[in-house]
Amino acid sequence: MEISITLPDGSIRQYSKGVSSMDVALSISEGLARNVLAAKINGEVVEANRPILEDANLQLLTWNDTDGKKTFWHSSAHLLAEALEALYPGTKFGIGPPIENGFYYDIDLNGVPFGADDFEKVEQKMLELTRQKNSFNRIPKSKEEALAYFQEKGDEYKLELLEDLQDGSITFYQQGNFTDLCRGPHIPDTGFIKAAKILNVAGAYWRGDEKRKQMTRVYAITFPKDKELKDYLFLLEEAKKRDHRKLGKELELFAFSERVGQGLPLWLPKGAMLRDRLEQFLKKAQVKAGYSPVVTPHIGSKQLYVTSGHYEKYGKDSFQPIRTPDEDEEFLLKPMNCPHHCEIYKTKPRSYRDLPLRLAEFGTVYRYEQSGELHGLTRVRGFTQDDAHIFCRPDQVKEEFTKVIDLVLYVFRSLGFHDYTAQISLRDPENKTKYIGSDDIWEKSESAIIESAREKDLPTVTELGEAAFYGPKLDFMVKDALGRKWQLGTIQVDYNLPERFDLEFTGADNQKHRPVMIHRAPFGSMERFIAVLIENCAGDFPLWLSPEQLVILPISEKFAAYADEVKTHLETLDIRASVDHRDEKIGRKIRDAEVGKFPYMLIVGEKESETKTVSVRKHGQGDLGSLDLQEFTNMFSSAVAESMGS
RNA sequence: GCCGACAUAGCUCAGUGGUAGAGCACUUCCUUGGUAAGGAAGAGGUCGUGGGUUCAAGUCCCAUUGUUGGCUCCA
Repeated sequence: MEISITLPDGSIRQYSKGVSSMDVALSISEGLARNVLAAKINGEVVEANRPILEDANLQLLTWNDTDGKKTFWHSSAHLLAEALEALYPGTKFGIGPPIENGFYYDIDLNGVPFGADDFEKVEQKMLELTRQKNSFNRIPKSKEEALAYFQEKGDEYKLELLEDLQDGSITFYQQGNFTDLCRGPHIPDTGFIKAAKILNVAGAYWRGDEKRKQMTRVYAITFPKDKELKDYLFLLEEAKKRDHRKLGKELELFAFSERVGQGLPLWLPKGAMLRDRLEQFLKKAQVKAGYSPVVTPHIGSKQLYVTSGHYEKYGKDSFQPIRTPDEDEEFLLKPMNCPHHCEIYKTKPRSYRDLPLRLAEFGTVYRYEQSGELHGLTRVRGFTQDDAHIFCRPDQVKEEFTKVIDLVLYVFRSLGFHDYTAQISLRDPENKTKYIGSDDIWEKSESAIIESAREKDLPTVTELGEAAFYGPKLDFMVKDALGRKWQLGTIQVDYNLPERFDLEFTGADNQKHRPVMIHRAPFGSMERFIAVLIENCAGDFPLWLSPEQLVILPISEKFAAYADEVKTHLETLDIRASVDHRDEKIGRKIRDAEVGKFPYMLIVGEKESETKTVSVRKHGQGDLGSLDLQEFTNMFSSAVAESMGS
């Protein structure tokens, strides 16, 4: 009997019933067949040798398809497990999924130490097993058989996983001497794997629960070609060069001191300059957008946080209260600005005509983050939020939300962030009791967020159950040099605090109404934003932001006076310039300026000082030739404007 | 907080039980040089901190602080 197979290009081919994807690939070309890792039949990823029993849409998956890679790495996880079992008999296995780059396997080595020194041995074993070209065999099992197998093996983790599975849906996969509980699918055989690298080991709680046993998570990556592994490792090294912790030190932007304390960054002059430019930039945009700047203290009485509810929720895990000579008095370092802003709202009666009220503050807050969570500037214990709270009527939520999105997009555009995702965090529909506020108001605000995001055409992902307990939110996520995602801009709707602080406004109906509060921070925090900015631009800041926009390099000390004259002139035009007066040759000064990432270099010698010109060199681009000062400043100011994305 | 790794000069790093090293940076001198490293000399470290083992510890052991890869957390 014949069936029709529709390929992605729309072409339809006839095959006999029971044909496998691999057969189809072979019928197209042998070269293609050699690269087929798995297949997508009617949207479901399956083994390439799975018989196709009826008309179907077929996509052959190779290394170039995300699903092909995932299958390859999933199979590689089984290969890793096989190697580990061979080298460490008795190892128990948790789960071993593919991830964005590679895969991991959670293992329990029964206390046998496993570290970087052991990696090579495991890699060698993996490669040895690949040479056996063992096929991955799918073996359906009854639940009873499956339980018996892992009881015999003594693997309590797999037994626990089995408990959650339905009889009749259980499959084992076996390759070589290794058999694993697995839904599949897998690549045809281990021979496809040509290069393997164990990347690192880490502790990971079984089933992500910190109360349960900590397993050893082995991270690894494999490739179908040795060269691809080499390329990957090279890229990884390159990415590390953009690490904000490394560049922050090299460019003298910020530092940490053991004596000051963990997670408490010190901003050095150049970093502070940069940060100040960013603050001025946003303050200006916020004034235009109708925000009112406010200033509040760094501490607040404990009662403020009892009212807000934060004391109950976070009090124990925060910096502990500050005491005064009065025994009953306690103050907390502020972990957020919202309660203070609520009190500003309450300083006078508000009318519906006053809303929205947008209170903005660059507020420094302190949170006692778990020590293991601290990470450069992206996760610190003292940081400054570019915070604002918008108090508005319920019917204004959507419009305000949309305006905030516009502001965030303006910030991102001005700073060259093009690669971001907007994560919409909604409440868990299965567990509504975790959240406060009525269904009606949640539904309204969730749909307001979803609609605003859609209208603005944001690239979104939606996460159920990720909402804050007081309201849904939208976070702008940007990746760092190593691909880790960080939340930068955030917009959150809050029904809780207006309630707790008993905020009111008088409506057109002369009745009291509850305002809605929107928390928002386009940068998120100055610290994290600058960290991600450094990594995204690799330390080559947009010209408008660069702490040192240009350096003047006199050819010899004879031209020092002219260099200073140029500097003075540029400074009157608000150009941040310095002169390299060192007794070094010009080649050396240029090299140091290039390494120091100065956007522009002005070289001045005999010729320039006589003709009142400068020889312009741009970072990374080389010599641009000579210009007179006026021409240069014209060019420079248009370059500044261009760097702002205008 | 948990599992693992790491901590030596300002920076990057070498140093596997026998009196601390390199390159760069820094200081001084020579050199006044035209688009990515000129030359010479000098100074700089109680090897994160505290214990222990040893005739002897940067090196081995324990604790502690910090950093780091993950996990958990993230108002």
